[in-house]
Formats: sequence, C-alpha cells, structure tokens
Amino acid sequence: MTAESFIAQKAVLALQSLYGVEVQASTLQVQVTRKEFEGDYTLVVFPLLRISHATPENTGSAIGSWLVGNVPEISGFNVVKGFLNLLLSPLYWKEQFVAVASDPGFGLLPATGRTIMVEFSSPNTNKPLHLGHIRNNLLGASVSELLKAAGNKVIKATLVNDRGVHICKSMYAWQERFDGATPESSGKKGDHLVGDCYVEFAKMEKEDPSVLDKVHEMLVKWEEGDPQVRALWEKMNGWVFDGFEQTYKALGISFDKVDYEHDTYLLGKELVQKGLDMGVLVRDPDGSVWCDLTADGLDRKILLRSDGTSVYITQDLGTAERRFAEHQLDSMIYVVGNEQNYHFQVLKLILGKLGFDWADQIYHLSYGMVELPEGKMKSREGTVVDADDLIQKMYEEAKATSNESGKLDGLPEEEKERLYHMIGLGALKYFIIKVDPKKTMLFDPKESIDFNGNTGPFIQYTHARICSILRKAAEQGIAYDVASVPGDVTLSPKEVRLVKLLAAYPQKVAEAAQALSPAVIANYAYDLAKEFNQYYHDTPILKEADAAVLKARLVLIETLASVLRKATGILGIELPDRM
RNA sequence: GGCUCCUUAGUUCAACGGAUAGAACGUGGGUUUCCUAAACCUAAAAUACAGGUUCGAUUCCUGUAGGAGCUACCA
Repeated sequence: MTAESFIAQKAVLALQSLYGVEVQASTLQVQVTRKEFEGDYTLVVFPLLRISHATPENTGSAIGSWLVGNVPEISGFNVVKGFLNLLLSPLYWKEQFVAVASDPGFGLLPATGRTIMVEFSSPNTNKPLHLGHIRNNLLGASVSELLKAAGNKVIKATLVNDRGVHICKSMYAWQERFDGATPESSGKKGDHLVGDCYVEFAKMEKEDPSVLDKVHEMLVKWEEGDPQVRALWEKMNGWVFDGFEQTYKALGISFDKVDYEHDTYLLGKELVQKGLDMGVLVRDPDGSVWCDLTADGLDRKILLRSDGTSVYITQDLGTAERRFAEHQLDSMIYVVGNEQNYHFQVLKLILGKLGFDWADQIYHLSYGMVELPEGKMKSREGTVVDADDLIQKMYEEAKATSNESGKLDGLPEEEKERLYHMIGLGALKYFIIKVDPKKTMLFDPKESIDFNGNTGPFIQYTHARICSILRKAAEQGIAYDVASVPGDVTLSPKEVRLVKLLAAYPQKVAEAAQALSPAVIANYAYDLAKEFNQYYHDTPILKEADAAVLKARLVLIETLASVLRKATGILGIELPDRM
C-alpha cells in the first residue's frame, strides 16, 4: 500500500466518523513532469464537502494542480492536501497525545554534536545599557537556549569593550567636572554615573573641541601603561561592571565566557603577518596593511595602520581564530546589530582568504534596531530608553495591575514581589522576542507595554489557570497519569487541535533553530495559550462526569503546561503557578 | 553616488510559492449564580505602486516611490 492510499483510507474513515457521511474516495495515477515534483503520484480525489468557496471554475486548480498542473479530468472534484491534514484520524492524534504526555524529554532533539559559540551583549563600558542592548541580550540568550534545545552544545560568550577613546572620554569628563564623585557619594548606580560623564563630555566637546586632544593623550598614556590613567580606568570600569552585573541579574542573563578587549585588542597581528606571507594581504608604501576585496564587490579594507597598530577588525580576526582553536568550535554566531553587516561580511571573507575552512561557519545574527517614534535612540542626545528604568517601570506596572485585580491577595509579601518581577519581565521579554530578529522594531515609551492580548502575561496567565485546575484536582484527590488514561477515550475536535499543536513543538524548535529566530517559539507559545483559553472557556474540565475522560483531560492540560514551560524557558520567560 | 535591508488593517506584529492574508491593541456590540474576565464571543478594518515568472505571488525577479543602515588609518 502506498503512503498516499494509506492516507486516503484514514481520511475516509475520519470523514465518516466525524461527519457521519458516506464518502467515496477514488484514486488517480498521474505522472508529474514538472521538475520540482517529478515522479508518479497517486492523487486522492474527494467529493467537495466543506470547501464552500470551491466553484466549478476553480475546482481542480488549487491543490490538485499544485501537484500535477491542469487536470481537467477531475473537474468537479478537489484534491486538498491541507484538507486531509485537517481530517486526519482522531486515532492518530490520540497516539500523539500519549507520545507527548509520556515523554519527559519531549521537544529535545537528538544531539547534533555541534559546538556553537554565541557572542552577544558585548557592551561598551562608558554608559549604561539601554533598550537596544536589551534586545541584543534577550536575543543572544534565547538563541543560545534554542540551539541547546535543538541538540547543540552552546557556549555563551561576550567581549567587553573596556578600552578605547570612548572610555577615555568618560574618564576625562569625570576628572575635570565630577569632583571625585563615586557611586556611593552620588547615590548613583556605577554605570549611570559613568554614563553621565560621557554625556558631560559631549557638552565639553561642543564648548571646546580641543578636549579631544586631551582624550587622545589619555589614550596614549593608557596604552603606555601610565599608572595613574590605568588606576582611574580600573576604578571607573569597576563601577560600570558592578552596574552591569545588576542589570544582567535583573534580566536573567549570564555568560560562560567573558573576554575583555584590553586582553584581545592586540590579537590578530600574527595573523596579518601570515596573510602577508601567503600573499593574501598587501603592505602599502606607508606601512599600512590592506586586504583587497574589490574582486568580491567590496572595497579595500585596512588591517593595520601605517604606525603598525591594529584596528577593530584585526582583533576580531584574532579572537575568532583563538576561539575556534580553544573550544573546537563547529560554529560561531555573532549577535550584533545590522549596522555592522558590512563588518561581518568583510570578516568572513578575510578569514576565508586566510585559509580557515571554518570561515563559512561564521554567522552574523543581524538584528534590527529598536526605534522610538521620533527615530533612532542616541546616547549622546539622551534619547535612550534606559534598561534599568524600563525594567523598574515594568515591575511597577505589574504590581499595579495585580493589585487592581486583587488576585494575589493573601499571598506572602515576598511571593508577591517575586510575581511582580516575573510578570513585568515576562511582558518585556515577550514584547521584544516576539518580533522577527531581523526586523526593525518600534517602542513607544508613552504607551506602556501591554499585559493583555498577545503578550507575555497572557501566556503566564494561561499557565496559572492550568496550575489552578491541577491544584483543585489534587485537592479532590483525583489521580491521573498517562498510564491511567484508557485507550478508548475519544478526543473532542478541540482537544485534537491542542494535541496537534503540542505534537508540533519539536518541529517548531528545529525550525526556529534553523532560522535563529526565537520569535517562532514566542508565536508558537502564544498560539498554544490562545487555543487553550478557547478550550478552557467552553469545556469545564473538572465538571466532567466520566472518570476516564476527566483523567485524559488532566493529562492533556498538564502536558500543555509543561510544553508551555519548555517553550517560554527558551525565551527566558518564567511562568507562575498563580497570578 | 555605490552597496545592503525594509514597506501587510488606524497602530504593533504573523503568514516553508498554496485554500477565504492570521492575531493583538484601539474602535463598536456582547459574555461573570459555572475550574482565575490579565479571559471568551462578535462586527468593521490591510499586502506602497507598476510590470514579469507561475496553474497559483504578501512571498521570487525587474522597475518606481517612501524609509533605514553601511560606505573611517572609530569601535
């Protein structure tokens, strides 16, 4: 029996049992010459049942012709692949139901054995984190979890940009205008204090552009290891690190490997020498070293300045080489904004020219900017949405909403606080992750992030509802597990839909990992929650008189809750037991 | 100028080249003696424009208009 006729049989059975109609399906052997679908096919031909929009004109031209081109012989009939899918036997979905519910590792794909490093966050230590960084961090963390779920070994890495002119600007302004202020004395979080210095410097520069020279002097001194400059640098970086640590903690972000640019910025010089020896790179008369990419449609790219010092991309070449060697990486993913598309294109090309076969295993996960209604955020102009402020604001919103509903009344204060944070963060994280990474997204500070509709709290609420039912079932002493669900329980159409969605989870994970898009998982989690809420509304689960059906339902919703947790776990969103 | 990306309801987001383009917010109308109304139901509302490829295009190609980014001996 061919697969097609097997499906045909199942579909016929399904039609008969679901709709009580007599169905005559016939098959038709066709040969397809169209190159994408070349081969012999068995077409399954159904009388038109529910396809109300099908007319004699379009009949046979939709899916039927997708397979075979025009098939005038079957006019009056339609062959619909999706239709078959819709009607697949309830028996089949019950098998899926048991499979999903009884497999604790459900959704985890077999290990692929790939070791992947994900670099993200990589902050500058001259100002606090803002909303753009939040998108970067959430994407990096969730892509890491996603790749783990898809069966890979993942190393989360970050490269802290802790030296350079921009740092010296903050240092110079502090020295000149801040009168020895410290986080303690000013009562400010360290990264915010340093950020204020940076903004102050922008003002100083406007008043007197010569301050730039002072900053360059400072940078030279830093490179020479001048003890005073180094001491100041260490002190101010320390403040920033303390500040960042708090923000990371609040967001639930962590790293397996942290590099600092002051350790890595000299890397890559040897590589440049190797490239020169290979004849891949050229040295100009003035001593600067270049890579000619005109053959690839790009420009010449400088790798060493005429004074022999390295530039930004030089250290990236070096760190890439070191990372692949040190961790035996199969792949490296850089989570960096799309403003650096060109940079990564060049990086990959040059590594390829230098003869590294892993160069084509470098991916730039290029994400879109977060824009405000008035346009791009600019640190120097103070038009940024500060990360700490936003997190705090979300917490307050969650608190206000919870108190208004009174649903948390009676819980210990500590537990309430935990939930406010969980809900506020859930809203923020979902808001950002649900958008396709590569798209520019808009954030309007005047309209606070919603707690209703397609949001994180909606999913959290759904989970809390399920937990509530399960608690009540336990109180009533109802025992349930997969093994106790009898084999002859019939699933309702809504339950079949839920099982179908649940069974699709591993495929969604694979799909999302392939696309490096946690947004796929976010949308899936929402669909699942939405579907459940509809089911919940018209099926009083605990009121069910039939003990077998009741047990089956409890197993179903418990499985649902666990899949919701797995999905949102990838996104870094926690789900509460009550809210 | 050159290169890259983007354009879907009033707004924010969905849609392996496949069926009547899905949601949410907002707007209008409903649902609570019933497991949590942060929910559910219901109505109006969109593929920038012009061509092309295809049985079939929001999706692929070409052009036009509008928007963003890159085009440093900065990082």
